[in-house]
Amino acid sequence: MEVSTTQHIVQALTKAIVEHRLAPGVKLVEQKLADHFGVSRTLVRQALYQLENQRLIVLEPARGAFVASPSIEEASQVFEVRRMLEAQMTRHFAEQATPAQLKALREHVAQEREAINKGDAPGRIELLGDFHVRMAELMGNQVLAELLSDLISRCALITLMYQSTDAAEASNDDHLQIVEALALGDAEKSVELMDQHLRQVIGHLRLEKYPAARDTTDTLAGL
Amino acid sequence: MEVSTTQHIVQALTKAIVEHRLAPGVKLVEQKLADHFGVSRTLVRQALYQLENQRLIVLEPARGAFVASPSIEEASQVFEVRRMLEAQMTRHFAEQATPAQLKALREHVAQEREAINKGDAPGRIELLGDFHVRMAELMGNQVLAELLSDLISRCALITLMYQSTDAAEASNDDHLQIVEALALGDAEKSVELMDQHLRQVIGHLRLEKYPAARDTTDTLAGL
DNA sequence: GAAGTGGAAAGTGTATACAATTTCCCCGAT
DNA sequence: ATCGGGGAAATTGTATACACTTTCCACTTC
Repeated sequence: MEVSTTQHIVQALTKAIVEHRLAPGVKLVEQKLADHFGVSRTLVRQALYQLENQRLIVLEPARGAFVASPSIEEASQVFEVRRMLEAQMTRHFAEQATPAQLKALREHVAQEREAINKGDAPGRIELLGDFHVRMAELMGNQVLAELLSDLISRCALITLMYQSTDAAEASNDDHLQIVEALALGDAEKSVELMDQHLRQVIGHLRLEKYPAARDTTDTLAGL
Repeated sequence: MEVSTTQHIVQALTKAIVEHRLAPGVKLVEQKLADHFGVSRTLVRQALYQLENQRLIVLEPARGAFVASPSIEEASQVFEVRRMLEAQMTRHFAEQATPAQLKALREHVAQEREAINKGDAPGRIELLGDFHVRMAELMGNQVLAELLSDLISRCALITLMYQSTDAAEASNDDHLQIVEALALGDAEKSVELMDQHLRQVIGHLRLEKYPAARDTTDTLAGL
């Protein structure tokens, strides 16, 4: 599974941003990243361009790259899109769910539970997002899965700065309920639960302004 | 509206691919593109990376960039996602449409009509796709609009090679009917019409294999 | 002391150089 | 005639060089 160097940088930075080790607003200096990854600026720049496309950073011309700090407005729109997408996805899933698919989802929810109990914050974050991607994959729609994965990364940028263990437990609980409704083949209830779940996450968004960005030097060490 | 050089290249190539002046499978040689745009390979490469993210081209390591030729399977998935998204979008739109929004949509449909009558194929292609993006924008959801724009570009890659004037007329007609249903505030009918519209476009997909790629040299002249 | 100014330092934007890989064609062997 | 091998040409991958812009700070001026 050897991936290109650029891809490796994109992944490392994505992970750091989504897990909030790189805070919104932080400036990413090309040369520092290049030194850290042991490559030239060329590769770093390629990676930064990709990250901008995924809306995880913004590139200001001649000024550099900054970790995105999406407005609450934008976050709402992202969640709105997710609701549209996932309502329909859930309906389809309920209508054609096989035992194997349900088993896979149940196992995923169990993994979430485990990560939460262990206090494994990064793992929990990833798994809670992946639940939704997993559904798409199980339906056999890879395009949907990739799209959701992108949207969820963007959501993570906003939500995770406020997501407590409590919120994680609530999400895990929601997922469990959704799977049970799916298992009963109750499409309407499944859709309703999914919609509630997403609206609840939006509801938890705080309107506070994020504190000013720190320097990046120390944070880079942990990549 | 001066955009960066890289952006300019991306846009030119996107347009060429979506309008099918660059056929699926064609190899894009970096130096040729660089010469054509009068820049160095550096900028071309940045543009190519972006286009790969949008799934308009495929980058094969050490082999180069090729205009994407999505499988029918992938095309179906893209349309499936559009159906999910646009069903909900249409519903929301119907529930809160203002006279100004309806006026804007009607005008758009009229523009489509005009392009079709004039036999303006590129314009027609762009406008028919933009109808959907326009709806998202009018709803005030920029995130949704951008996402749809991307999805529609991908669709274009598949559908346009087969889309005749007849098909364009049918689409224009569908759009007209959708707007009228929206104007009546009939959400269910609007959604149903939109869904039919998208399923119809999928239905027109041919399963033929696309003919082998030609050389790119001549095509480049028209960018 | 605050505000403005010059200029060095830092950082980004683009081009070019060079290494590594693939592609293509010629030629000989079977 | 076809298949394979080898090496030159073409192309991609990465690093580096240099121009241009922004940032920052010391210094002057009011």
